[in-house]
Amino acid sequence: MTRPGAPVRLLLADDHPVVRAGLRAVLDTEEDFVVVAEAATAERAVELAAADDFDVVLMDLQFGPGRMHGCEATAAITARTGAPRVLVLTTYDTDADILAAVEAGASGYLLKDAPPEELSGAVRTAAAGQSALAPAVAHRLMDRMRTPAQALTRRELEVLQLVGDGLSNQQISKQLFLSQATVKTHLVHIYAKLGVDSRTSAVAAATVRRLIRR
Amino acid sequence: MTRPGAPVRLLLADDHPVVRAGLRAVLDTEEDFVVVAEAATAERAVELAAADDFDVVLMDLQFGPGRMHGCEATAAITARTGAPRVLVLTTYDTDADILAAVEAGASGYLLKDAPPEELSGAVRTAAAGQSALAPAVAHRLMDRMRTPAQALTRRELEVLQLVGDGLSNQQISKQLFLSQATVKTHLVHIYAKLGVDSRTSAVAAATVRRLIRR
DNA sequence: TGCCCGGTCAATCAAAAGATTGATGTCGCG
DNA sequence: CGCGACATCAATCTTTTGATTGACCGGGCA
Repeated sequence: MTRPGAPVRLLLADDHPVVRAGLRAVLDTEEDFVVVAEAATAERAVELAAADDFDVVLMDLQFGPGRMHGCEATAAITARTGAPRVLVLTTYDTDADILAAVEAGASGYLLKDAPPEELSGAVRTAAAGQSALAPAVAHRLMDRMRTPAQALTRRELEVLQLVGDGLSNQQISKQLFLSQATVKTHLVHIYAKLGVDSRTSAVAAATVRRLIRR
Repeated sequence: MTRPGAPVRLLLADDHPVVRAGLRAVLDTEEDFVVVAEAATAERAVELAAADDFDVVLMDLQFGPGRMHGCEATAAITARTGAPRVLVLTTYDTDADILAAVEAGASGYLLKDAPPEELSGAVRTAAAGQSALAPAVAHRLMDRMRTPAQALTRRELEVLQLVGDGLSNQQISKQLFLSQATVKTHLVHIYAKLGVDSRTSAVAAATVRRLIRR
């Protein structure tokens, strides 16, 4: 993908101008990197990635409320043949985010608090066609492998969503035509899978993992 | 505070190297600004602000788990006589954060997704001894003034934030060094102001109105 | 000075939520 | 067919939460 001697062509996708300037400052000073373009939205990143020829895309995940998510953009970009490598660069390292990014075809997952050397190292790794995970992220993935995936069932997510909307067990049971006992049973399972012990902490955990709509 | 002709001396306080580089890139290119130092922690920012002579400090709020919060640092810095102006620069614009920052003595509150011009403009405003609020932030404060009925107090927002984080009354009381009775009292007031009757629905309402950080 | 508001705390009762155990029916799969 | 996963419901008990009432203190303000 990258010819030796030719610089690595980069696309920066982040909604924060300051962060883009920082990435440019950090990466453009490397002799073998050249920042070709910036995108302030995920949609724009997809456009640019299709129109121009990049080696690596640095992709944020959050692009403000109502905007396309970085994961969708990553999937859209990597779906094409001869697509650039996508390095996800975000603030948070939640399981759901990491898995979603990897599933979407990301070549790496970095945290924004990473030191510049780690950043440029990861870009080189990705440009060479290999995977680049931040140490902290790799650690989380290992953790997850050890503990078997606890996916919530459709019904459980349905109940959890209503809990997040602020409904009581009583209200949920009416809404879903269930008994309160059943709602409680679902909640017990949800708490176990999320590793929490109350509805509010379940909502907090689910929010962080983006299991429910807010 | 600032002599005409002399450059504005800046201190950048943010735990993300990339963001610091971005701020430096954006601000250092302005002729009348000079970035004198950077701090990767709030503690370090307080030290530097006391030791050296700055005009404006750009202060992040979140410095990673377990670290001093930007608000504390802001209070510590502005408490001294002849202290520099502190501009809070953060990702979120929740009521609780804004109020806490202003109360801590911040001269302004900016969002990280602000365009560079807004950033440098705010720095100049702060250096001139005036207040600088991002338009989005100012709008929130206006909203809050207009509808005093549902205005939560600073303490109530603090409690509500912890509720949203999934903490029990017991945990909240320990965290804030209160009795559970006091936490309950605050909750009663919060429920009344938000027009709800349970913690989860309070969190749902607060999320919609962006009263708390999620 | 007196008053209100914000923050603090206590005691009590009622309601909701959580923990535990156990049971039934359906469905897909080897 | 038997087995496991999912969904449903019941009964019981403990813990947490919410409702209500009342009280104290400090600061700001008329």
